[in-house]
Amino acid sequence: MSTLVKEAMQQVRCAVMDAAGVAVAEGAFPPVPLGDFIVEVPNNRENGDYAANAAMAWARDLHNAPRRIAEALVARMSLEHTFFDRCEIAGPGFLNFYLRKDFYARIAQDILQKGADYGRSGYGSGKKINVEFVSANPTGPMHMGNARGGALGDCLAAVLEAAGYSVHREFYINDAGNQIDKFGLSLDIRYQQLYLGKDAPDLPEDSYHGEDIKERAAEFAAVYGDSYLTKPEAERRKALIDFALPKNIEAMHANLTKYRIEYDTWFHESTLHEDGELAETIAILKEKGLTYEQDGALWYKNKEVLGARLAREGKTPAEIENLQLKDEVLIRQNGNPTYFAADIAYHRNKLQIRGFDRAIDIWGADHHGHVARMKGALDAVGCDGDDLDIILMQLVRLTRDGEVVRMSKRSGKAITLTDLLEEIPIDAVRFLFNMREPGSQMEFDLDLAISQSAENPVYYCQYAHARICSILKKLAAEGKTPRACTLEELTLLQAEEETALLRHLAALTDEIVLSARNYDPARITRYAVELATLFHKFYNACRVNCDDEALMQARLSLCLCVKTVLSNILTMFRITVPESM
RNA sequence: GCCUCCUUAGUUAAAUGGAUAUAACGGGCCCCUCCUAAGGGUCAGUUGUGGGUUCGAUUCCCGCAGGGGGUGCCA
Repeated sequence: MSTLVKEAMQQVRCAVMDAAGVAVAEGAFPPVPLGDFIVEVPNNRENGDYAANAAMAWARDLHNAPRRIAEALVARMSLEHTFFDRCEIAGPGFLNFYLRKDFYARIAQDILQKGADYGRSGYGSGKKINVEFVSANPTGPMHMGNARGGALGDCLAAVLEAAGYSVHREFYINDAGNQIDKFGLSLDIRYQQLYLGKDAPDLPEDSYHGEDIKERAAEFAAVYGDSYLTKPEAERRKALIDFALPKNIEAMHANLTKYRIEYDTWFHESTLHEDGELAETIAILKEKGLTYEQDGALWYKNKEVLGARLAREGKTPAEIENLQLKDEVLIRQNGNPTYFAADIAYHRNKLQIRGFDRAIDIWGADHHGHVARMKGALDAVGCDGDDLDIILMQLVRLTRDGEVVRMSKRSGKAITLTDLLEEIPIDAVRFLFNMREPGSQMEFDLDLAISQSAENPVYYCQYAHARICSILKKLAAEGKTPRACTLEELTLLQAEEETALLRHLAALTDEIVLSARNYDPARITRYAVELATLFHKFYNACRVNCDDEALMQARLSLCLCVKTVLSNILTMFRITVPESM
């Protein structure tokens, strides 16, 4: 289902191509192959509604000046049965196309007809995408990075859905391996310290030192007392982990639910160990001769596999050599598989076993070294590494009163997601984290997020929606309720503020597709802010409650269009859509 | 050292290779007997640096400078 905007751009393209065809037939252009050209929306409205750069792009092919080519094209151009009423030559040779007045009316009709579905498209044709995000370690509380990842992942998933993909939201729980061993050890020592005081062992440098570990150990002690002190270490640690881990997972679940994130799957790493998929994955690598043993560990030939992948991408042997690729350990000397080994099995599970067409992971930028070898490893186990897309998020700095906030006042530790959600409205957190591209290092201004003013973009957008509701209510009180308008009535919307608004409204579907294609939900938050701005300008310039009944109805329709689009976007991002503020 | 991301107005950010680089905030001034002033209007101010590709570069390529991250039998 193509949008009006797409159709209009296609018409421009056809008009130019047809004119070129005529020019060739008439001998005005030599019969040479013509290169590609671009149809775009000019920055400056005075340069028409759409512009084509064909005359400039073809200057070399045709051995002629761009302006001359443009003149030849315009002279042979037909705009019958299109949305356009004229084409003008401007600047170095742009072909500027101007829409007929009723085009905007069609936009309004289209939006009103589609309602809550307006903006959705079939672009993704139902392809199955797995979006994995947050996936915080269950060994402790979540932090600011998880907050950004959560907002980004959930809203990206929403954008992909709107663009016609079948989306699956997933949380990967690292409930096995080294981190869990360390978690058990930390709990164990804190537990012993409760009873033995100075006689208990000290916490090693590289274990978990947070208050949350002490709390969990104390909770355990409250239930079991000192009965585990005399049990064997392994049994004691297992009991502590079995006690504390579900509590931590439940806490993450509760926090994320509060954050309005609903996962389709909470995937436990431990299942890969238990059901043999991890062993199977390693067996595949072994079978292909991509492993070897050294120093008592099992190694994966990353250098060979990744080198081959990079060579396919066009890197020269010298460039690859320069990267100093290293092989990776799959199974440690102590017999435990590495995180990397489990991760290969996990992604193989997504792509090969569960059959997702694409897997998207959202990782902190500190994991970037892991990206290339993960894709290579997927090639090695019989998947296509290109089906995995990894979005690297840069870190977040919190600021308050213009100062960088490093620590939480309460715990003295890094600010947790729990702290953040207690302090800041969820609407603001979800919106503000999606104001920047994932790859940008961002500052999160706590004062701004709390402030309920126009400076806060989320309130600015919500206010526009509330204002529309208020207008509708006010007019309804006077007996003036919206009715369906004819195309002629809607064509009355010709004020600059009105057409600017309609042009912007018309772009939603394509903006969502672009946002999905670039994995960048920030495009949509910016779109929403711009829409609110255009609406407020319209509000100040054009009175809805005016004497001309037809114009009033047309403006009411326009208000309903803006209301629909704002509501569709905010709802998509699970942000409150207020009727009044 | 090597890899990677980033650098646009005083600040935070926009700009599928296009025309006069766009907004917000901060500062000055103006607009409610009128549908929500949580709004609008208006004045001032910018592409780190040196090359290259192109009709045209904020955008692509190569140096340089500055900042973040990585370079574990951690995850």
